Amino acid sequence: MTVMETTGTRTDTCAAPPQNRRPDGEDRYTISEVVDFTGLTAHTLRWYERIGLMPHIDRSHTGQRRYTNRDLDWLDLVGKLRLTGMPVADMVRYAELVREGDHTYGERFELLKTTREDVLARIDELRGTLAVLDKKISIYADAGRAPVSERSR
Amino acid sequence: MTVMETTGTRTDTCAAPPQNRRPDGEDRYTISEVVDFTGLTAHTLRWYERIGLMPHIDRSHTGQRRYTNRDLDWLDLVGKLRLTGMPVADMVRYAELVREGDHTYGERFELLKTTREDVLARIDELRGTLAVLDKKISIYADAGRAPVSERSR
DNA sequence: CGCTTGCTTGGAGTGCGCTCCAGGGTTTTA
DNA sequence: TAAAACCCTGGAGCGCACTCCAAGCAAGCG
Repeated sequence: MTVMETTGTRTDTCAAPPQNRRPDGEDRYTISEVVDFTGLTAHTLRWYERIGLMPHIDRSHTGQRRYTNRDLDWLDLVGKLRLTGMPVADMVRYAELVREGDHTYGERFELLKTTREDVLARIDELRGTLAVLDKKISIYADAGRAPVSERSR
Repeated sequence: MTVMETTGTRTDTCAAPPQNRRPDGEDRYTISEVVDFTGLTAHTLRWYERIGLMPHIDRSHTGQRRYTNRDLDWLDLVGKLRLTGMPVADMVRYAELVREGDHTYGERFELLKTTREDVLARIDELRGTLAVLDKKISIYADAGRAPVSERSR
């Protein structure tokens, strides 16, 4: 019988990563170790590879994936980019550029700079939202328990 | 034959809102005016209403929607909350609380404060990403055109 | 009057980013 | 050596937030 992969062993008390990386040379992590490192599911890791967001991962003699420290580095970057809301397709594009070699250097640079601008814009948007939220919160706080009935703005 | 609703009249040179609100009392906007104000599609506006994210919008004598300034205010707030990544379901919850009246006051307050915290956390995440991006960008910039082949981190 | 434009509805379809399943092989523990 | 735990694959399924469709009504214009 097959055991459910993602549901088993839910001892994670809010994603604490006690696991530490091994030094280069002994860095051959199984997929479940990478799950612990990244917080991604094994499904997602395999999917990333299929769509080309990861390089082809090294395999053990029996065909199981063995991730390296470099793979973890890459996954860290992907995780950061994911936080910015960058579509997976764009990250795949970046991954392709990396694979294509040094002549894609300029394009990669541009992509990073554009992303940087996007992140700055995103932060600004959020600051605007924060201002609105703070205004609303202070209205709620000021009004104490008196009926306010959602006018404001 | 029916005309496509969203594709027609694409004169928008990057979402410029020259349209101004009318004073309270004459504030009965058609759905397409609200589209201009908000950048949302008419489909989305109707969908928001169906799922309870909007109150039931006033209608003309022939059954067409007529939005008020208050509705626009609400859509502004919804837009801001959307930027934070708040799920639509949560916004619907907030809308319900507003409709239910003053006794939901406390819960609304809490929800706003929680959201505020989420936004702060989100901004922090983005700052972390920005740092990574800046590091990578400076590596690319420093290296000039020399082969770097994506080590870094 | 016919034509165009704009609005209405319920329900079906889409794209993204996973998420899971079935069925099988491998590795570790008891 | 048997059971449990872990890993493999291709492909199907899911949840979210829209997005669109088909058919039809209403108003304004020449």
